[in-house]
Amino acid sequence: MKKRRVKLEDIARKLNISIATVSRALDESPRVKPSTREKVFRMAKAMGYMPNQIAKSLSSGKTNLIGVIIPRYDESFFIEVCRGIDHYVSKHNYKILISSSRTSFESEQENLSFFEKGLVDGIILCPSHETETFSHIRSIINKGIPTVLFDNIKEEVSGADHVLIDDNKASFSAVEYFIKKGKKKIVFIGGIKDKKVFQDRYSGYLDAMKKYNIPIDEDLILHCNSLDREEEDLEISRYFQNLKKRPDAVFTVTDNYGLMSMKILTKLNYNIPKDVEVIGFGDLGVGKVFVPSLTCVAQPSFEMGQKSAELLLEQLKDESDEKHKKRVITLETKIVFRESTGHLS
Amino acid sequence: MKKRRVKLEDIARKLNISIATVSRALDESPRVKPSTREKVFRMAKAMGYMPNQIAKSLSSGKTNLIGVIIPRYDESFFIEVCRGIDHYVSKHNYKILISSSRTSFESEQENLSFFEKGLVDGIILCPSHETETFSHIRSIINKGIPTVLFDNIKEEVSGADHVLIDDNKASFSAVEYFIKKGKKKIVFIGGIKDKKVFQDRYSGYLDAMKKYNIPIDEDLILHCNSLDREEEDLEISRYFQNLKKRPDAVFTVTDNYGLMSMKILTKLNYNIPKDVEVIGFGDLGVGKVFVPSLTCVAQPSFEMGQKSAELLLEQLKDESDEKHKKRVITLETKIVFRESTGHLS
DNA sequence: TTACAAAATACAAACGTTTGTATTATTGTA
DNA sequence: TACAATAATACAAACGTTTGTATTTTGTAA
Repeated sequence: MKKRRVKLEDIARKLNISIATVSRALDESPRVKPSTREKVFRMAKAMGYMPNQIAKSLSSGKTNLIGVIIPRYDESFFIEVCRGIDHYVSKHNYKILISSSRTSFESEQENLSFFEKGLVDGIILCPSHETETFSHIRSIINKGIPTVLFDNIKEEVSGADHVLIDDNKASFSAVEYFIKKGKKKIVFIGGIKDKKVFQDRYSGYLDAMKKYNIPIDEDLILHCNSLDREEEDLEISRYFQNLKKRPDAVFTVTDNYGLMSMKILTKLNYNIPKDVEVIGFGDLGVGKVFVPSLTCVAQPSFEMGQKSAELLLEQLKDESDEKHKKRVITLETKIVFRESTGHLS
Repeated sequence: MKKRRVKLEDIARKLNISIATVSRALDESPRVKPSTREKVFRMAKAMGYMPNQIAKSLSSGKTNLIGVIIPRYDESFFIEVCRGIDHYVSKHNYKILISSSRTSFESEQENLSFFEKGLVDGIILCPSHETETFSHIRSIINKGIPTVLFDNIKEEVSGADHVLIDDNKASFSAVEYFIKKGKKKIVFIGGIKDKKVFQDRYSGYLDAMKKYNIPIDEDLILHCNSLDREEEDLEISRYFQNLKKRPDAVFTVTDNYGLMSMKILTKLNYNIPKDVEVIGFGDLGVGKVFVPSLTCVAQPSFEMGQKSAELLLEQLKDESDEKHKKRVITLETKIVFRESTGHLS
């Protein structure tokens, strides 16, 4: 049974004063005298008054909600980013509304349209790998909705802030580490090709190999095409089982690929790190507990969320400024050394 | 620069018709004639009209948002539940607003108050382990806000639906499995004591031991008190290092504890599963890729979310019914056997 | 043509706030 | 005691919809 909510009018009537005064009293406006304010507060409490956020939002034009669109829930990276966002915005009285595009362009558009209906004050978005055109994003920016993009950005969108890492450089440094250690047969396990970050991590591998004049061996390269965890595992498993050559290093574009690779390699009687060293990418925490623990390129996911949130809130503040210069922030990555490269855990 | 949004009035003025007609036209109401409807649709499209969700909500009294409160983001179980909820409600045109109570009672109350402000049509909540009193929950139910509780419910709250598993029974079955296999020195790694689900998993262990007349050895019991992953690891690590007796089985109340235990045991030169078998709890997916893979009590997290959502949406539908009988749903668990108990992966 | 029902549309209140302006009440001062 | 000046409060419009009722337009039959 739906009880009728107590509203300002109810309090006003009980106290025989106007709605405006009640509203101002609860806002602690200096325009109402202390004694009245007290009465209002007491009555509001007694009647169990709760302001109606929807009405407030309609009146003020602010919802204090931030819309966040991520490609999927079941990837710790995105959850970490969300945590970062939440951590930052909650200090400023905002809440986040998380939507998953389920890595579908269509669904990404739908989510954006939904947010466009005025439910959120701003949007933080990670484009899905399917996203090739950015007009839907430009469209919401043109409507004046503050927007920040993070990770996997194929195309710079003017009017939006961008937060990312240098995937090419990060990948390069991992491969370079292997090369400098004398590794020659470095396996590269990549991901779906239309994901920008994976493209960059691949080019980082190629760049490093080229710089040190190591010929590219196609046999040592696998681009994992599965979106599903089970299939990924199978794909990697099959790859190593059929691999004729004995690699001395493996670099994978995600931690999960790295863990899976270690699992298979162990089964195939490789000793990690003696026979083969492994470096993953992401640093989700799982790599730490695995035996052997996984060395990886650590991506500052939480910070990525925080920074995105920070930029968005700045946009929100400076809404009046016509020409708010939009920024591209590149966060630093670092390699976290663990057992899979012969370091102590 | 904030552009003024196009509203019904703008379309109405352009076409020289009333706002009401525009509104009804866009709703495809039979009360406006087809030719007018066409005109309106065309004009709306041309002007880039987007309905204002806030105004709609104020007018209709529905926001089509479901508030979800979980204790923390960085636990796959909760994320899976959220996925389940999202999966179900999105089919019914609802969105979810996820908030974390950061395992704090106070923050749980705050989140609830926030939702109480009318932003959401209903609430799905997992009480934090700190939560000892349930008046804040009863309060929102009394206001007529549909509510569903899941997992970790210390006290039945009348007027809310409950979705949970039988933690005692699930735990009992795991321990019983060990006992029937002839295990005698079964280690129990529990969690913080004020978390209901951990209490039940502990009592399940005790019940099984009692039933088969195996004396309880306090040395074989550890209640992990840390909330932080790092500390947990240390605590478990220290425990096994100091353990004088050689256990032949380990049952842990989470998968992470199970993985950590396996890691330490391996370092201490135990062979898993020959010397010691391990069963975890949760089935987050990590256990599968670990070497050896972890047998565990599989908790139907996704289904838990789906079911919670289903119950909530039913409440939403039957809001008129004064006496909607509230339900307690207990979902089934099962043991997923993997390498840590000597099964094939 | 007129009359009348049916169809199409317009009007206006409502949702619960906020906020600028108008009004009334309370001071202090001469 | 009257009059500003100021404090306190009330009024009413606005936010952008929805929706019940009133009004106008259209079509049809006498």
